Amino acid sequence: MTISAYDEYMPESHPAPERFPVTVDVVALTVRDGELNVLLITRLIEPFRGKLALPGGFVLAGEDLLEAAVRELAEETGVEHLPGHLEQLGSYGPKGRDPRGDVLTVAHLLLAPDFPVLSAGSDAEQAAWYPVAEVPELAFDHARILDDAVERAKSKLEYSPLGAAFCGDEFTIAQLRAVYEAVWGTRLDPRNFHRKATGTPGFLEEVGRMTAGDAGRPAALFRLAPEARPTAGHPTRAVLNPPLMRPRE
Amino acid sequence: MTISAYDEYMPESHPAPERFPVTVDVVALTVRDGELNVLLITRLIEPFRGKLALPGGFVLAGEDLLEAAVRELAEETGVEHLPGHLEQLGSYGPKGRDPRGDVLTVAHLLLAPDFPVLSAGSDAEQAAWYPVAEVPELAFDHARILDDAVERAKSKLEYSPLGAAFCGDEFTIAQLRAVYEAVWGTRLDPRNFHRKATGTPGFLEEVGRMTAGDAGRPAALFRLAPEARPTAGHPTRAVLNPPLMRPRE
DNA sequence: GGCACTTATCGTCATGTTGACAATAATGCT
DNA sequence: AGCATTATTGTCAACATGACGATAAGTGCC
Repeated sequence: MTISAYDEYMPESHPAPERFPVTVDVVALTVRDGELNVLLITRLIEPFRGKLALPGGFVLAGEDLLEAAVRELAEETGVEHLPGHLEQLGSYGPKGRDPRGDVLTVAHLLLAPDFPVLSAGSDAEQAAWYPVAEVPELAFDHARILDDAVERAKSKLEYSPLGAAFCGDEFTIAQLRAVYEAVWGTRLDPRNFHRKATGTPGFLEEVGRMTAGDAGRPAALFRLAPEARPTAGHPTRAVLNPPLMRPRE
Repeated sequence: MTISAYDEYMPESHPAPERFPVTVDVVALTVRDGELNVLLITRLIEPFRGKLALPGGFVLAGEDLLEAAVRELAEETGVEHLPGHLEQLGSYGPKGRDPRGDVLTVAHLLLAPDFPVLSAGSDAEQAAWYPVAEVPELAFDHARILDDAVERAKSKLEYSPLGAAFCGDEFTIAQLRAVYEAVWGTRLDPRNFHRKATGTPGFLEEVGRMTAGDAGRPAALFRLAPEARPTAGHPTRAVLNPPLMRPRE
């Protein structure tokens, strides 16, 4: 690692700045069986050995935050190319959130279709999906981070086309609606949802094909409209207008 | 400073984690003369000496992020108790944003009524308000952070009662409208805005008194409704429902 | 005081959006 | 064929929004 060139620049009167270990944590959310799930690992080392925690780890020299988040998630799930949408959630700390000392963590949010995680019987940390509604106590301040992440996910569905990040490339309106219902924890009228989803400009695009084999009438397949798709450079900043507001009691 | 107890906990196989200098930057926004303004300082030291930059500085040991942001802002403006609403914006880096090496910065957003900054002729860094529309080149990646902050402010006005953070405790509908117009950069119909602002449940509360002395008919004074006011513990998470959407061309 | 000017506030109307729910369409199952 | 199941289209009333007319209540000027 570099011993940094700070002191060459800093006037004598300025002490060298404090340095902190920086971690990235990822709240990976998906929808399974109509329920919102979160990816958690079982800690194999102290502190909080045996407790569940968000996947994550230290940022390495020369890494950016998103890079580090992707790397950690890949390492701990054994998944090469992460599906879904990853964005920064917010930073926590550094004071008093780790018994070992001050650690700053930058939490991230992944909205993804259900994907299988490596269930290696190895000594690696075991990652698995857990229904958000039944998550037991978590290590560190991860319960708070999870709360914030779920709240963010809820509001993302209102104002952005990112509900589709939970689905694959092509999906039916009913599948998309199931996402909204799971994340918001409410029931939505299929007819009104259909009207809204298909009627919002810049949101969906009909593929032209239909599903087959299920019970009931086949459904038309949709994908994200081009304007709503993430581009190579930046993640999608596309906005749903008008928004698809969740019912408030 | 503490030399941290990491190594006592980490198994031999794990190297000590990388440590990074962490700064907080603050994008302080206000409305002056109907224009959105941002607080900038003129750098007195390298790198970027003489350039404008966001106020900010290193996080100290034992500090939390918001604390550090408040401290830095107070130091650089000479203002004791900051008015307005402060929240975290997001983190940037650590790679390649500071010529001295990797520095992680956690940007913050302050929405505040216009307040005077210390215009000391001292050798301290000179802080002053600048219209956002005319901000010249900024140091580091601060232009990007400012962009993100303005975008965040715009959307905050849509979905939260935080437009009022730009006003004092009591304000008229016209003053509030001026905030929306300045932040969004649009003109709003006074009659429709009045209807919307006063008609949105949980947003405003009539004080009972009127303004006097201005030109034109006196206006009723309003303040934030109790549900929309920040409480001691947490900052306001209150939401405007229905939202007050900005016009999309 | 009377008048012009200014800003605040209330109303009206056509249009668009939403929630509730009826009706119809297109499958699989028996 | 008839039934169960899911998808999709419609209808209708309540509500929200944009455009804009009309009125209210001050200040400043003569």
